[in-house]
Amino acid sequence: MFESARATILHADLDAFYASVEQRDDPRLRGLPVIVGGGVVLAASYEARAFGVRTAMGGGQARRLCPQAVVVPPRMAAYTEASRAVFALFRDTTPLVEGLSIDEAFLDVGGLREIAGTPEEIAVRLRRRVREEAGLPITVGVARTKFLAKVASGVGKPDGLLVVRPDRELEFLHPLPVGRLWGVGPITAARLGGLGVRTVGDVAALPEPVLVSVLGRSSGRHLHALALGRDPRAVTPGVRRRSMGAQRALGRRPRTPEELDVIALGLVDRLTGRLRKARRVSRTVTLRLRFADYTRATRSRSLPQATAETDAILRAVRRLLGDALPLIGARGITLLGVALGGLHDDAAVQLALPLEGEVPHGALDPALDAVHARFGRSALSRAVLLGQADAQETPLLDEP
DNA sequence: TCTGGGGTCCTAGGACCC
DNA sequence: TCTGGGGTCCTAGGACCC
Repeated sequence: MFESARATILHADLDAFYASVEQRDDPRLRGLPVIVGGGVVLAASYEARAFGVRTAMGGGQARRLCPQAVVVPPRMAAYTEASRAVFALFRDTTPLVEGLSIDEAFLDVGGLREIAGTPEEIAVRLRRRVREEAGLPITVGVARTKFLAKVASGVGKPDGLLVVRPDRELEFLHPLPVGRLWGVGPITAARLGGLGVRTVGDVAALPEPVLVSVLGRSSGRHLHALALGRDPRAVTPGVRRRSMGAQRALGRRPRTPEELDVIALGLVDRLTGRLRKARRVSRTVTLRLRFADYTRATRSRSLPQATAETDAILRAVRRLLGDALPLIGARGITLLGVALGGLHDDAAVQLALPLEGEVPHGALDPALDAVHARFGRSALSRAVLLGQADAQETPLLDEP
């Protein structure tokens, strides 16, 4: 892997994405401070950010900072659709698109100079198209490496374009605060602060072994390389997802084991549905807990065989949950989550698909009536059925 | 009205195998 | 009787990102 001497990597990052979609779809919101999400801020328009409102901030604090903000509930389907439209524009620009999240991606435009112009010209056109065709503001950073392109878009926000010339990289990078380095959060920044390190330049001046001793082998080396502008990673399209999770915040009131079981069941049903839709199977099941004091714990187990069957995964989750009940009883619980790791493709997944939607409603365990009263009989019914049934009673779901 | 929901990667100890 | 090292998997925790 060699590093190109030219700045050919674009990092394209939509600005205040959810809030921008809301302002696009409701003209009355344009120019106003907009907050998406109620309990917690999922996104804040730049007008709201001017008052100090930030993503992940509690709703109460956000409203105190900006009482005049318009708070709108999230519309995930609209954001997914907007993302799809923007990614189509990315792929129309170059086939080398690596998505990082719903609202950002790397684009390698190195091979397009002859047909599409310089990376800067391509970036100008891309920003115009996203504005005109998707109706959304986007910032693009252009640089020789992924890392520098990402930093450039961060510095260029909002609604900007920033090109880092290869001969000016360190000049651009070194004055920035360490927190701008990808992977340096509050904890690492504080650790580095203890060494007197404040800027990226300070990191670059530190001998690598010192960094390794403070941050560990991998992070230390990685950070040291980044601070010197070294980042050989290529833009890689088609990276597969490695885990899938679902979780639910529970508030502070106490929960009975029965309530937790119902919640776990809903999470597992949602997840295994997504898993089967993606034609993947999972082998490692993780239960995520957050206690009343907001500390966290995880409990996991690996199955003998990867599966997408609601039945098998629910059994594993129930065992983990059962084992964790004493801990939950002692500390209280404010979040329950399930994550599925060890993902693989699997054709055998389709064996379970014919069961979709075929839920006989008779002969359900009467204890489940409460579940149905609360959550309805649609998707959950199937999970309940499978979860309650023993393996020998559901031969269709056994190992192929 | 403090604290959502979805992810990634790394570390470290112990089990287990060769 | 004493004494290895390497590799992989599993589990738990932690930091970070959007």
